[in-house]
Amino acid sequence: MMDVARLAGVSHQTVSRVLNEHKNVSEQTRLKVRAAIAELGYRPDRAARALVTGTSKVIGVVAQNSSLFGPSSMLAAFEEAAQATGFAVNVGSVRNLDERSIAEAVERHLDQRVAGLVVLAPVAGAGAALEHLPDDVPLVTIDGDPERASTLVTVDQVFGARAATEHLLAAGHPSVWHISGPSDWFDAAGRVRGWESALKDAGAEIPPLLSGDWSAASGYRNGQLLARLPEVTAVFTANDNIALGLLRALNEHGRRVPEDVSIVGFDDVPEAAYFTPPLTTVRPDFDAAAAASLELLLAQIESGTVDTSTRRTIAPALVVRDSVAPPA
Amino acid sequence: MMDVARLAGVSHQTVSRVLNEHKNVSEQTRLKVRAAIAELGYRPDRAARALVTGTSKVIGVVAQNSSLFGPSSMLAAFEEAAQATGFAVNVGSVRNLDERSIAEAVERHLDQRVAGLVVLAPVAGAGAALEHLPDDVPLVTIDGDPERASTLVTVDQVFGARAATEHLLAAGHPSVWHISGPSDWFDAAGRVRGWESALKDAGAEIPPLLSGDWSAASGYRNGQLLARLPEVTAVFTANDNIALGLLRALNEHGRRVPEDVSIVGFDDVPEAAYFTPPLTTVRPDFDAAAAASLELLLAQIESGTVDTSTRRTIAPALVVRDSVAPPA
DNA sequence: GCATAGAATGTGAACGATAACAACGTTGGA
DNA sequence: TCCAACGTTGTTATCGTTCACATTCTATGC
Repeated sequence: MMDVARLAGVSHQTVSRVLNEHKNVSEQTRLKVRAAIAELGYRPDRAARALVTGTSKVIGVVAQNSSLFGPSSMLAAFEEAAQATGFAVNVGSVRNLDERSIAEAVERHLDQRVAGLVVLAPVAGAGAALEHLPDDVPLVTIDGDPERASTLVTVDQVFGARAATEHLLAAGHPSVWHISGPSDWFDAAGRVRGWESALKDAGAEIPPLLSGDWSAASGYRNGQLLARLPEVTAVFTANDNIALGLLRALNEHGRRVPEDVSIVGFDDVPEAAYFTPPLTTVRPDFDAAAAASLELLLAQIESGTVDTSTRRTIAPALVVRDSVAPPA
Repeated sequence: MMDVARLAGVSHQTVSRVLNEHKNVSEQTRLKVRAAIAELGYRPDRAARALVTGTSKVIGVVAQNSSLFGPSSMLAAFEEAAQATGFAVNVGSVRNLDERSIAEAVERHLDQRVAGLVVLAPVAGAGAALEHLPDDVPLVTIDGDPERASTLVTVDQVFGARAATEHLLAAGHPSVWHISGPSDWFDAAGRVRGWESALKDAGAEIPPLLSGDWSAASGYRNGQLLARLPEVTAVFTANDNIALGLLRALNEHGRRVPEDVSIVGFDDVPEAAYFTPPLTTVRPDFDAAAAASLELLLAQIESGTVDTSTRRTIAPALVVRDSVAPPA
């Protein structure tokens, strides 16, 4: 920086002003400094800046290191959005979403003096790790515990599940079965609630809940049961993978989809359109959720205040394909 | 740090020594200092350390912001491995793997003074962005250009494709068709080479190459063609998603798998076991590749030298399920 | 008993930026 | 004409570490 100042014939402070786009720098010197910067190939040292300002243009993200479609899409969308605003994203991935792992990941981020923190904490128990956070660090939770007081962005699971269930009822099915996700996931719980409430509102019977774990394997297992029950004509699965396993089980038992059994999934994975048959499903808008999260986080970072109450909910949309038909 | 020193009754330099586990600190003072650190809840400032040492415990990763199974699994595996060694991972994701985007992402990382760089550059043209790198930054390329001189870790695509093709030939099929990935991906090109060489070595005829783009959609499109050709009895697809689309197309045309047509995929996505029928496929070992990459990178970081020639190849394994049978 | 090596600790400078304040020059109004 | 205000630039201190070097103390060998 001193070299740049010398070359441009100004003081280092003036160079700093140009760098930070301060006002009160004459156009003439600004140009001289920029020329010197270019000539020397100078680039500012972020560490030094972080040291004196006490903050950095880095956002820390805590997320589970999984290949589940929802969380990983969310993460990708957030990274992209953050990058567009000039913030770097530091991902501290954890293997399990238990309290200790999350607390450790948060510690690592605080060590790095991140400007703000985003936690993708879709399971119960994860939120406790955020209780003892220093109270001056901006935080946004995505898909976190709705009961806990914090800035929160969630996909509206209940709404999406209602849409799926109502779509099946509207096709003429007397009732709709459900294979859920893991019970400690808020997403899964919300989808169960939406399914139940849609059935209740329609005056339909509520069949027993079958529980899965997001995997195709769990869809297959539950499918082997469902395939033998002739009264099952419509199933809403907690995600598309479960639907895939269910499709295989029904196929093996000679029950055709959608002629004998109708199915609606959740997530709209890219392959859903190429299941046999193409799957009707619910598509969450990850980009919108990422944008909302970033907006709430930046608002805190810029204002220097910490917000613990704003909620933002993103409504998913039903994508109709060929896996739903009226009952025989 | 001064506060800790005062409380422990030592100098700030001694605190620094304890922190960095220097020798020549007596057990007694070490304990005093540790106690003071704990009591004050002190944590060292990474920015200050980075400023004076000129490096940080952060590894920069450049990767495409996609949900493709291969790259994203690779990324997840690498993050986990890096974390275990105390390095933070900073992901600079790019939307497209063109030269300019990659160069920008690399610039961002250099700004942050990363200790080393990992580039997941599976497509042709991406490597050019790394030509003008400052020559003192440790670099490992994953799935990059085999022609370009640099430290490189790759999954052995040729080997995997040979295994898949040979498995189909061994089942008695006179020849094997192939739906490839995008031609500018090294992975795709390697799989094509492996397929061709296996056919050639077996003295089998080499059918025309069909080209896809990793998506189920492209598998479906090509499948509509293949389904009408009675001589097609065996297909090796460049990945599992393509196989899924192909399955749907064959199904729609009344051709059964594996009775009429046998299929082998690549990737072993978690759902492959629940396709209808369960898919025989090739599984790359992402953890091994990640571990190898990290090892090569750390070797450079620790030694302070830059390596541009080491190659490491990871052999994938065939996973046999139910999508292959002898021809009718 | 004394020089000496080496272990344990302390002192001051340095890393590269920004913040706070001072100083200078120019403009405009009384 | 003079002073106030403001726009522009420079000077110095500071952030929290590590590095290089200085110092003190203890043990060892002759």
